[in-house]
Amino acid sequence: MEYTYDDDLEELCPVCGDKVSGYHYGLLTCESCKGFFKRTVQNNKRYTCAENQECKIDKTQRKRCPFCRFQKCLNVGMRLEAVRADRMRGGRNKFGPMYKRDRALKQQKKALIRSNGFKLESAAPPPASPLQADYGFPGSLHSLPAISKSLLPSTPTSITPTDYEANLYGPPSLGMAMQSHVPLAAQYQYTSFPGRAIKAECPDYTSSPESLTGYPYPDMYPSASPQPPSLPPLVLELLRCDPDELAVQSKIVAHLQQEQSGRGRLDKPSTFSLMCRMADQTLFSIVEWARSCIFFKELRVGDQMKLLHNCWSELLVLDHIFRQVLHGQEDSILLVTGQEVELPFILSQAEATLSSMVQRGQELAARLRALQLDRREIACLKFLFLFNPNVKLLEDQAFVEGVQEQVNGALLEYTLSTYPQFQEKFSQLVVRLPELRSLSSQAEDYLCYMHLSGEVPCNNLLIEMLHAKRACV
DNA sequence: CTAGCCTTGAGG
DNA sequence: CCTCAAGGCTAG
Repeated sequence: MEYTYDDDLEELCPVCGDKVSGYHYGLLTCESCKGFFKRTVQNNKRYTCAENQECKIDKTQRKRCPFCRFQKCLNVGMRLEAVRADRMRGGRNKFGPMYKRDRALKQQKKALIRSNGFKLESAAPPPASPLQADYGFPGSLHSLPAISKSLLPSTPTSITPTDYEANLYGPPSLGMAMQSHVPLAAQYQYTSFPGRAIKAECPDYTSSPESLTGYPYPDMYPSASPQPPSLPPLVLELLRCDPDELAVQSKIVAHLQQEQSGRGRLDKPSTFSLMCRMADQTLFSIVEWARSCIFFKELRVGDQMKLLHNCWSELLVLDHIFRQVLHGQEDSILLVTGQEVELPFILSQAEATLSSMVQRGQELAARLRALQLDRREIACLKFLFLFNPNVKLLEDQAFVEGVQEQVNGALLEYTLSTYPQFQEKFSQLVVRLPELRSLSSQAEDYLCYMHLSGEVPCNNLLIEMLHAKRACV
């Protein structure tokens, strides 16, 4: 008579396997990992791994590599937003109801197991943590007021951007951005918790793909391999280039807030112009991303600019679409600022062309979501757009073609090995790309049109890109 | 730094 | 009231 601990799995901390002491920062964890996570986030700790960033974390070794421990915390779904920026004690937070639901779910499952006498072979049941699957993306976002009420309400996440010098450096320009002796990352620093600066280059937070919805491998925790071992290294490398979403988000929010405060309260920009500013800042972060990317940074500046001029709108649309894919809500849109806007509201505000583009975007996002697009694939797609072999007059055409080819291969290999039950994933993914291209070119046309009618705020990177590509004015 | 134990306090 | 997750404290 072997003990079948009915709830044994649930009693173990998903990070280290120690005994669970309750819900902490989004899921059931042990006391020590709770403390560790809190210290790390509160004090904005940055760790480095002495090995390959794949240290096993268990009860006895958890102290050995804080980097991998924190990584695992994020991987299993511990939530940065649950650490309070204001350090307020006691009370409840917005996760309360989810904890409750999670408990109910576990009870149900247990009851089911008891009545069946056996564990149903888990075909469909919730992965590692039902909580994760449930709210997919920061829950805090849902409670945000629609953008119409107050433009740019306070930062949704616990991060409170403070000093922010970017605006002191004149209007942006791709040329400046590309050639500047001051690296962009240095210009655009922000502080997360008072007194600590984060470098944008260091994407250790949230860069893990499993932390969001749609990851089909539950990755059952007890010291199994946290990552499927045989991933194409290139895919991991590309993923590593991805910036920290929260960093980008708070940077953009801070920028927009400052821009707004510089204009006085009464001078409310139109929603459209706000969107342009948002897109402009997003574009900035995209350029920054590209500049620090593997392969891209090897290129001469001239080639870099040609590639970016070619694909900026695609990358912008991609960025938007991916956010919606991960956001997982069909009837609302998640902005780069973390704000959530109801779709009906947008459709009622925007005129026909814009509305139809928004809808096209939603449809495309839905299709990609149905494919269970994951973060690694997203990272690859960005490169496929960036390294477009059709761009002419490059100094190093062969290199660009080579990268395109390599990334393509890596993506194919990745989808085949990670989703063996879904052999067509790669091709299904690829057939969606023309739609994306077409959407981005429609967006460009629209922007150009709006610009000609004087609706787009001037002096921004967005317009500069527009000009560079088509000399439309 | 770590991790066990303590104090808080909104929501039920 | 009680609960229980958040933050705080402090030996080791």
